Amino acid sequence: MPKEKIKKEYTFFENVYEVVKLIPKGRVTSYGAIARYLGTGMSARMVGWAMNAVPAGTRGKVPAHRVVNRQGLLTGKHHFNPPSAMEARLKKDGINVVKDKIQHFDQHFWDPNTEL
DNA sequence: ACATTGACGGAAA
DNA sequence: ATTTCCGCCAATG
Repeated sequence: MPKEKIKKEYTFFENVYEVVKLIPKGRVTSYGAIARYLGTGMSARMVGWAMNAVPAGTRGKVPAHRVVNRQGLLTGKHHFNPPSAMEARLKKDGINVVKDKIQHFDQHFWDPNTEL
């Protein structure tokens, strides 16, 4: 646990977490979608970084497994506890995943700009 | 302070 | 259609 120093308000990360938490069950979104939703000079990369920087304790609350890249590919599965947990959770949500790829991605896609 | 990398995305070739 | 490059900002070495 690194010494947490309140440097700034991390609006960036907080926003990301909030949006991710708001993802309905059985739905997924992309980093770019979140980035656009936040609107600022935020790039999809930062969203990914935000996930990596998820504060301890928030991990169980932020369903990061529902956030995938635009291709619907589970790019961040290697960052999971067991990497296989990602698709396992997605399947648990009713999303079928084959080879780290979400099936019917467009169907499960949840865009905060459109649906939120 | 400089260089490299990173859970991405979109434009260009 | 695919491959390559650039940008976005922050963190790390």
